[in-house]
Amino acid sequence: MTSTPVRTTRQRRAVSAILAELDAFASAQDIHEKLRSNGDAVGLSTVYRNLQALSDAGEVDAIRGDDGEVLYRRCSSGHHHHLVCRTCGRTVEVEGPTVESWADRTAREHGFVDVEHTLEIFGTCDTCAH
Amino acid sequence: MTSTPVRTTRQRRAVSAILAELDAFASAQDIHEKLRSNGDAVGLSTVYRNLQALSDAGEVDAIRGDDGEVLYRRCSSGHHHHLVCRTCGRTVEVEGPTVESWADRTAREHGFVDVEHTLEIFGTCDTCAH
DNA sequence: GTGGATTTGACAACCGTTCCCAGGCTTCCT
DNA sequence: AGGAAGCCTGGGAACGGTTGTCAAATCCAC
Ligand SMILES: [Zn+2]
Ligand SMILES: [Zn+2]
Ligand SMILES: [Zn+2]
Ligand SMILES: [Zn+2]
Repeated sequence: MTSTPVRTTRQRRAVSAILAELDAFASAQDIHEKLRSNGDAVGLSTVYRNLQALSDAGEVDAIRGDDGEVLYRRCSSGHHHHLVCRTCGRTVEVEGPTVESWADRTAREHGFVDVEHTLEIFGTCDTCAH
Repeated sequence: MTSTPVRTTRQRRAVSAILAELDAFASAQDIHEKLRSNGDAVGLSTVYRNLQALSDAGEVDAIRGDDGEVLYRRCSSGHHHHLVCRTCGRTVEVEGPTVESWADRTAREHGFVDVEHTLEIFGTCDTCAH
């Protein structure tokens, strides 16, 4: 089995750095723009590639926004879901053992196997609701 | 307030008819193709428009597939979620009062208001798992 | 049947994302 | 340090789903 060679380039570090200091979900283009305005210019293709790599490696979560664009966020490692403010983007990671078992049980009752699920909660946070 | 005039055209009826006899979620292009092979030719733009109208009217559910394309399905009217076979597309509507209250409670505990959520379960159905 | 607003459909435009590939940069070996 | 190997980058072209455009067709109320 071949090992997976990974080089630590300036660009890769820059993308990770942005993600580290970001609380909300952001699109590839958002991140590309932030990098640019930080002076750390990185090609758009490279941003896409690195975000996907990070996502594949499980280092960031990826969800799809209403308009269909993919949004990324550095998250804790375990299985969890998100409570997202639809105004400011502030995001809280939440866990719900009850939901997990309900989803598995429901799927099993209907004869489904190899089950996964997606669950996101959207609302307006107290700050934005003033 | 202006009323919303709606004309029952051949095309609109054809799209609704396809949705009525379809169990699985299907994309606009899937439906366009089915209509075409049924002999009921309908322009692609028209299919998109009518699906969106039906979705806005709450007559069909719309979810987003893994690759980002929007999938439509005629569903029952109340709030529910879906258990979808990722191989054949067979879909079961499921309800989970437990989940509903958990989502609302969790959001409230974090100070969020005006809350919505999305939840879909994907797996392999017994037929496809043979 | 006629008038007039709604709807259609072919095509262009859009937008996020992926592909391509020549040149650059990390790594590793000596 | 010097150099070879090949992963990585980036600019632009290509892609696929979706939306916009607008003249022509259609539906419906009168
Ligand atoms: Zn907020
Ligand atoms: Zn879960
Ligand atoms: Zn199946
Ligand atoms: Zn629900």
